[in-house]
Amino acid sequence: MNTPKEQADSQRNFFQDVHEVVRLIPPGRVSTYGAIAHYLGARHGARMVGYALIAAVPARGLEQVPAQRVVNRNGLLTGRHHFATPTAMQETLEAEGVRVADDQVQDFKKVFWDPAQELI
DNA sequence: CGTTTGACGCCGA
DNA sequence: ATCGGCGCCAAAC
Repeated sequence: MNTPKEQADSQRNFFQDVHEVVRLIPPGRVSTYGAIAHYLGARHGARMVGYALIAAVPARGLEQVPAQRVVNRNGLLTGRHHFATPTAMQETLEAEGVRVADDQVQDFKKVFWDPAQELI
């Protein structure tokens, strides 16, 4: 299982895995890169999670993967600039019931959704 | 092939 | 509590 193809597949699987986890995030809830990375095994830096999301969001308004529900550990909308519009992330979150102020999720502790804890 | 950056997180001062 | 630096992995130049 050391074939180059398998390694490449493993990496690709990681991206797909991130998409799946993010897609499982219920509306009105938000998760963090670190939580997802940890859920996947913490083997990948939290950065890779965000990196995977870039590939997940074609930046064309496709909401297949609610990447807006994924924020950093501080509950800050760090990736808002990657959306179709800088406010799309906040707008979407507020539309789902998540209060956002100053690019920061309010009651982040309440809306926080941990896959390793909630998803089991 | 080597260097740099990136949707982050944690540790130390 | 706040600020800075280092680390992880991969892709892009």
